[in-house]
Amino acid sequence: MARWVLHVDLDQFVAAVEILRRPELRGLPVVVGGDGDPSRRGVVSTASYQARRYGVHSGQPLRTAARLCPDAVFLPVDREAYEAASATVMATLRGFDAIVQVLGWDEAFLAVDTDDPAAVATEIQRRVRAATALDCTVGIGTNRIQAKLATGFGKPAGIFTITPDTWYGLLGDRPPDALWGIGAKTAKRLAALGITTVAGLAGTDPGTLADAFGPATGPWLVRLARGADDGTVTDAPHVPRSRSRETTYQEDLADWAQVRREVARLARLVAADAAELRVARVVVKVRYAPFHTHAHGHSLAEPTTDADRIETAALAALDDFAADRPVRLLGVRAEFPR
DNA sequence: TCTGGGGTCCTAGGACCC
DNA sequence: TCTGGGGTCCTAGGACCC
Repeated sequence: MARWVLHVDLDQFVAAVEILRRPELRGLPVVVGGDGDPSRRGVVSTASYQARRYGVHSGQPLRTAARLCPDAVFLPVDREAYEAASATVMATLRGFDAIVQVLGWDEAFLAVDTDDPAAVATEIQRRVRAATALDCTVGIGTNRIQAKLATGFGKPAGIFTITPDTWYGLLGDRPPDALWGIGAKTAKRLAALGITTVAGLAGTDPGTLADAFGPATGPWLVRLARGADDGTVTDAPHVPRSRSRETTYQEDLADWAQVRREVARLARLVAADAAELRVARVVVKVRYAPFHTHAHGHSLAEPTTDADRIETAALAALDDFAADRPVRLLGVRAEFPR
């Protein structure tokens, strides 16, 4: 038997969960994001496929989505509902004889020893649908990168396989940002070097890219373009590196006394989230109007779970900022010892 | 009518040390 | 006026992902 990697990705997950509990929305353009009021600050979390036809997509400002698709149904984000649905899906996946690595609410890798990965994929879709009435797409590969990219070809509700034999035929002519881990910024820097395709990136000398992107990132970009994966699917428990809370205010804060009160409030929320985890460092993020973002940190003399000390550290970090401009967003992040 | 919230990892540059 | 060369640690920022 061979080792295969399956990437399971729920289709339009957040919108699908909303439609499940409001069946009258099925077939309509549905946009989930922010507090559900498209006239306020916020972005699209997930748009249903019907809404996507109008150009609505994740990360887009809600106001823009409302302009593109005025008839869409706008709904507020309900994290608890999605976490509950996600937990059911992941429990279903753990029922397979596989190593299961969860990647957020709506994705997981499964490492499976089988001679018929497509049959396993079909059974995954069947069981997930039976447990939750949600559809998922399954990508199949010999490693995580192939499987993850395969999912994109299988959407929605399909099954698609990428192997080393088919990698370049499917992806070689695509731009580098088709890959998982290369975004717009890196694609632009690659283009400046004359690298505009996955195949072109795969054929580039890793040392050349090390000079341009750093000793780890440069060679990694080339391996990525070759469809090679350094890691393996793991079910090791996730060890959190940080916990954070941040808020974009509907109206910019001009009063610095209020800014201090808000940072103290966020610090207490973070301390409560961190619970028994000891905090080694507290970082405050300030996004000034219009959108200039900075962060300053304060390391604690010794790691602590004490909310008073976490709040004091946050306010000390805040003192490193200039209190001279209106503030759009405040955030507090607690970092745990490495 | 601009641009969420919650994460992770990597890099560059300065401080500091021998 | 001339300013070594590593190594490590810390901090801020960038990039990416869901």
